[in-house]
Amino acid sequence: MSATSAEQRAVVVPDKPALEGLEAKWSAQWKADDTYAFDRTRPRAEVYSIDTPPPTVSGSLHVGHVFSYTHTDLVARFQRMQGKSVFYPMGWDDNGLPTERRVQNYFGVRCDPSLPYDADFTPPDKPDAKRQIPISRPNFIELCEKLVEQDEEIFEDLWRTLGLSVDWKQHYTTIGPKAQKVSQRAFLRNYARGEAYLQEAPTLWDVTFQTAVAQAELEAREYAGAYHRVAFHSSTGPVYIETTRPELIPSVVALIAHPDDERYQPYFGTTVTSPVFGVEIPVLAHPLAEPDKGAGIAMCCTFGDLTDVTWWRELQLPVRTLMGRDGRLLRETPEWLQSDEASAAYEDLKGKTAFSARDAMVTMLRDHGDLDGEPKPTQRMTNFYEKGDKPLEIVATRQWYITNGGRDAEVRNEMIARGAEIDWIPAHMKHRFDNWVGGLNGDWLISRQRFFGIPFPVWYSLDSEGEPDYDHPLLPREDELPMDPSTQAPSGYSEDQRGKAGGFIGDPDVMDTWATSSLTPHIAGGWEEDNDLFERVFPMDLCTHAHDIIRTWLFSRVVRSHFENHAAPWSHALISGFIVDPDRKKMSKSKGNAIVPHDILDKYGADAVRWRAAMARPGLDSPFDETQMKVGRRLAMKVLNVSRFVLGNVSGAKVDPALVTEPVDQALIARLSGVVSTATEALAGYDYTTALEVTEKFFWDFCDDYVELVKGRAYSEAGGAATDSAKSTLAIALHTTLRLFAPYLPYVTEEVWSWWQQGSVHRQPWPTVDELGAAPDADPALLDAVAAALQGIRGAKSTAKVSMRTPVESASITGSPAAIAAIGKTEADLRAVGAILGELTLTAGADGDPVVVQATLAPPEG
RNA sequence: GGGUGCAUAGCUCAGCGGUAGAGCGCUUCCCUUACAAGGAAGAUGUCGGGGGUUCGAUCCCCUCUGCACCCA
Repeated sequence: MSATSAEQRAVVVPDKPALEGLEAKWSAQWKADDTYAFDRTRPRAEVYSIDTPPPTVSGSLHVGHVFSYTHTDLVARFQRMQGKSVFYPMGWDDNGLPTERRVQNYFGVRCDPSLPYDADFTPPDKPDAKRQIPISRPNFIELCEKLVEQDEEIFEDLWRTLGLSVDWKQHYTTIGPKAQKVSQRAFLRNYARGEAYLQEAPTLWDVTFQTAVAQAELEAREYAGAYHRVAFHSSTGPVYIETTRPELIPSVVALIAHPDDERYQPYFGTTVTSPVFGVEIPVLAHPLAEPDKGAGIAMCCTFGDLTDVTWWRELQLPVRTLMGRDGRLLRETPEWLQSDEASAAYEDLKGKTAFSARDAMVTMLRDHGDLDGEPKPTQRMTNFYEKGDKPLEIVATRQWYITNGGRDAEVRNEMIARGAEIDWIPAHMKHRFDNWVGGLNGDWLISRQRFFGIPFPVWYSLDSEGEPDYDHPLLPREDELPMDPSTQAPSGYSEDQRGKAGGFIGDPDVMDTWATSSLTPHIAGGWEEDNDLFERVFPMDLCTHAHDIIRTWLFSRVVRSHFENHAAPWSHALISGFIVDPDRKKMSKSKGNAIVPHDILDKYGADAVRWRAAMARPGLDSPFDETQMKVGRRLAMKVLNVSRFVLGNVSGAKVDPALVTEPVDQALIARLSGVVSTATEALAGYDYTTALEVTEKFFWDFCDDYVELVKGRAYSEAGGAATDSAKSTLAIALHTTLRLFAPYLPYVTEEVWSWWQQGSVHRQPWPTVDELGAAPDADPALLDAVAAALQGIRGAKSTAKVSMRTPVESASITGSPAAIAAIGKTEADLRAVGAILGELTLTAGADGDPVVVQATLAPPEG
């Protein structure tokens, strides 16, 4: 449908257009009109579906998020105007540890699962984070739900202000019933196919949060430690090792050196005894031992680090668990330390944290003469949970895993093949995916020993001794979901059998939040609940987020889709860069360099912020610079002003290319036609920045040169075809430019659209070359010649330091024949804008000659 | 140590085989009835260093240096 005057309405242009208040006015209107509603009756081919990251509502958003979400919205708006039915839902990630932590601090409580529910509980008026009140798990979850509701309102408000064209009716949360059902169903299917399994194994463990942690959540950080040179004893004298963790000496199971290391070859196959405790352990060979590191021989404890785990597994060593889940050494003396000597020594270590136990151990080593020299300080890379601040321990626990290729090269290759099905923007981001998948060292650990999460839909029967049968979990049927095994009994059992011999227990763990958010296409798309919808939106067209979560969110969704749907979850992954601070450091709340989006939105307006976001190309980090916001704001202001001018004077002009008859007007339309095709092609290829740049360049030239040039003709009272041509050209240019800008500047374009057109600009068809008629055949270079002439006239006045209104007594313009011919075609316009009163001489020179203007200015008025 | 990206005007970035572009900033000027939250004009660079391919390199290849991020 091409816009005609019939769709125009009475033109109403405000006297003093302003940017202030546009966000409130139009976001309310869009909500009321359901402007961005997804039409689910359209077939898959006419749908454009988007998987957008559910923000962590208990966290805080900074400008980096705002930019990345804007990138998604630019694409969404373009696709919508291209005629697609855009499926653009928003989710909130409200499940998991971040919410728990926020609830603990906000209300001053902590969860104690052993307590009964208290229906009358109200949180304290003045929460004391240091003296948290213990409350039951149901009470705790109630508070979580209450708080996330508040947080989600604030987030929705921000996204609406930013102008995201989300269909809010499609919204979901990662803790809500929809997400529970999908997460539990997908888990049951994974289990049935053998992709999910329960295993007792050494696990990275955060002692603060007392939960297992997945590989994707690790962060290696520099951590201060010290090398302790410690003597083990053999029949031929001491063997020295160097360790940063002497407190683990009680759990040592072997000394290990490289098989080629000649220094230790005589020891292989023999035993030594540990210092202080006198435990006999073997000396073994393994290629992971590094001959040039420390003494070249290492002690293997279960477990000090991931190398220990490898050694333990490959050399079939015993487990000697020393570290408790609370980060303290066991309070009971371990059975392998039962000798008088060992048990006496262990008294000094019982129940101590790793830190205090190290001190005590060093003292004992020194007393025994087994510490050689003094500890040498060192910095080493240590694994931390990304949200934690104590180094991770490794403890053997029973956890749920999903296969992801970390233990199976064939699955790993399948994942990489899925990654290759995705169109990565920019392309090099695929390397991060491949790199991550290639470096996996274990399956995906999805269980967490926490409270506010989706429970595993699993029970275990108890035998006559009351021992759980982990090998044969009891599972619900899919039609019983969502369910909670802590309050519901499995089929064939009654609630009073819970925890009793011959009865059952529920799996106490919850799924990690990534186990749920890995299913966002399924949750949002109505998988198995509304398959009619799911088939219209899946696999999706686009996912957008910053490069930091390729290894987590992006990869985990590929894993789930691969197993469940045998497909990549989307055809395109648009990866944003970070907004870094002016020193190019990553923005983060903890560093205090994060910019709060609310402030800049208030100060510069949503359109200006979006404009700046659009200038950040995919994948490139971009330093935050406030002065750039001003540029966007100026553009938005310019759109208002030039629209006011055009519409205030050409009211009634028809948006009809057939009326464009003057050569310079046709040249403008021809140039616009080029802009439309370049912008369209760029946006179709997700290059929103180039599309904006060409549109903006056209727009400023239009304002600075064309509008000035045709002012006189457009407002000539005499009228006639030349006047109609100018008016129509102005109207067409505005009508087209507003739509080209609409994805970037949704507010100001909607405001202007409302002055003279029906409906929302955001539901208009994207401009096409066809609708511009035959004029595109004209030569746009004509405009350049005229602009050069205009620039020459202005230059003469600027050099003379006089007003632009100063009359020109006579002027002579030289240039290439083509340029002079072009200028000749618009001489009347040029005279009007340049105030050329007297003679204007046009002289054609040789091809390639630049346009040169010599002007004699009228003397200044006395 | 492995991987990826980047290095062009004071700043932020385009360009990517035919000896440089934009915006901001800067200088000077202009209240011109769309806009002073504006307009006009102007200055600014051995395109990180060194090799190579080519008639010709900011652009392609090699190498070095520096920065950032990811993984060990």
